[in-house]
Amino acid sequence: MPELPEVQTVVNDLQIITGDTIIGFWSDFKKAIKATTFEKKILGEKIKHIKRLGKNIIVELEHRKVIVAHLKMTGKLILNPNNTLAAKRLEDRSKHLHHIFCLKKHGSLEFHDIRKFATLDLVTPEKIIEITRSKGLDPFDKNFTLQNFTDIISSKQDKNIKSVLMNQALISGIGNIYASEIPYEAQINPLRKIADLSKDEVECLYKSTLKILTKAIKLRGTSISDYRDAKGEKGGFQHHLKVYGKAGKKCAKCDTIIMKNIIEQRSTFHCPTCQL
DNA sequence: CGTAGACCCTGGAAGC
DNA sequence: TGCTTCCAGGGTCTAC
Repeated sequence: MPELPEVQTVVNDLQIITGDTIIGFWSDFKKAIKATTFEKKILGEKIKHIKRLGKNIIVELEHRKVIVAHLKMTGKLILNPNNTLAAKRLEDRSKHLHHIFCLKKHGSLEFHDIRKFATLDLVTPEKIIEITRSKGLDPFDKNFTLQNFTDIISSKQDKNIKSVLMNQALISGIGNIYASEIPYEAQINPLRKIADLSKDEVECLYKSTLKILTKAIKLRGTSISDYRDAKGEKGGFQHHLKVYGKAGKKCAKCDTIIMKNIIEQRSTFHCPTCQL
């Protein structure tokens, strides 16, 4: 599932279409598109800038128009050098290909989504500022310092580490996979309350957050099942997962059986020996 | 205000 | 083999 490293990888891959123009659009699942008359508004618009905002993909167009895409669980944005809007190709398209942006120079930008949770929207620059304000601090923002990280998590003393790391209003971009992997790296039990952490442990969690996310970006994300980058290829971090999805298996470090707990309806994994 | 739970969806795995 | 049930899960919305 696309989290910060996966979305960043896609955004990096998409930089090539900056400066291109949207000349066509097709969709067979309009329910995913929040804006009205989306197609009409984006046709003929030039792509000025593409960036990540939390787990959102932001595509700035001309004329104060901004596309916001969220991949949710199984969304994929894939660049196809061919124009898949051509009628014949469209007929034998993939079952899960739901939206296509036809570009002037770079073929098509295809939006695939198996579970149909992903969304598309068209908003104003002001709305982007509003969304930015509603999101927590991004781990790769210059303001993501140890002091700010400490202040942020300290606001939720009675919450456990895992749910705080995953809370988008506090820290932006961490999802269920990395919210298990980061505490493992820090060797801290994800079920522990924030109030219970020592200053050193908070620092360790801070460093582990940056270390794990940086490594995951370097390896172009985690492909457990459906995630693919904009070239349609898998990432590499799934080979480096230590606890996520490994309940019942042995910890690579100590052979203890990895445990699974449900925290706020989400699976959470940890090694009861390594993570105290 | 905070939070628990339902909901949106499909494919794959597990159970029978 | 083939059917049914369960599970995965980010974000939004509703109910308490």
